[in-house]
Amino acid sequence: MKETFFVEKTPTFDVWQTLDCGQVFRFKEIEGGVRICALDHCAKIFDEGERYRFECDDAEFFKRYFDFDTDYEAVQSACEDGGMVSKAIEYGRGIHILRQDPTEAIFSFIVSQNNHIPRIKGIIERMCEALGEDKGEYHAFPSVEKIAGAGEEFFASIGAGYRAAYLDRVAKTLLCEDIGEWQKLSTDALRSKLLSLHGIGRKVADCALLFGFNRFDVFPVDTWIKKVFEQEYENVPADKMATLLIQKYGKYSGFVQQWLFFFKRNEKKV
DNA sequence: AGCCAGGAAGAAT
DNA sequence: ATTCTTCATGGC
Repeated sequence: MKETFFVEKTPTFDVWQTLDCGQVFRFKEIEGGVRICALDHCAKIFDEGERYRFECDDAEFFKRYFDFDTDYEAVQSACEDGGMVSKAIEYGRGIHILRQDPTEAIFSFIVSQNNHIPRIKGIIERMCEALGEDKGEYHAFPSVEKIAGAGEEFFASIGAGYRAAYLDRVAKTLLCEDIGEWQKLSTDALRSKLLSLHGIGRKVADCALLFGFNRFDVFPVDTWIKKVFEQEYENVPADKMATLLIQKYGKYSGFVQQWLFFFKRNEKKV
């Protein structure tokens, strides 16, 4: 925690919205702020009223991670529809899409399938605790080698349920793959790669594409998005719905998905 | 094409 | 104290 930097508060950046919109699981409240771990880095973020104070081990890492280079005002303007999307933008205007590590995103979203966010956080925390490098105050996200070596039984023992077999099998497959090379592929080619992994379907593939590879021409369709569009797309299967929504929202589909997900999931709160 | 088990914990009743 | 829901997928 040697480096400190400040980020001015703007209408298009809110730390709580960014962390709590379901894209990331390794954060927790601490006294006066929040602690977020990503790959093998960790930051504590404090609200100072006019600005946020970031205390971290690598300022450059977190400046990139929080995606401060994207012009969210421009993206939001381009997505306004005067209707449902505009309402969702108004509610989640401060969301940034984090630039997560591809491997961490792949395993995190395997854990996320048909699961509650509080439980997802617990499983991933226990994974890091047991398999990730000890960094003192926290544990790093485990390497593919560590995950591949843990064994299916380990993942079952930390409460992963039937996802234990997926985690084990995907890790063993990825040992023979160079994920860095995957970055060069088109979104469709990359999705095909992800879908070839046992335990990754369209939903998890699109989450990995959006959060781990920063492809915005994807639209993960989960139970909340289904609720948003159940009248408009009656009896349309989730995979087909995803394809139709990408056609509808184009290159900013991923942003629209995040705003709608966050808006719908919090509908009953506040 | 459509159904269902896989696991467990928060939320709802 | 039960039952329902949850950022789904693979097998049949």
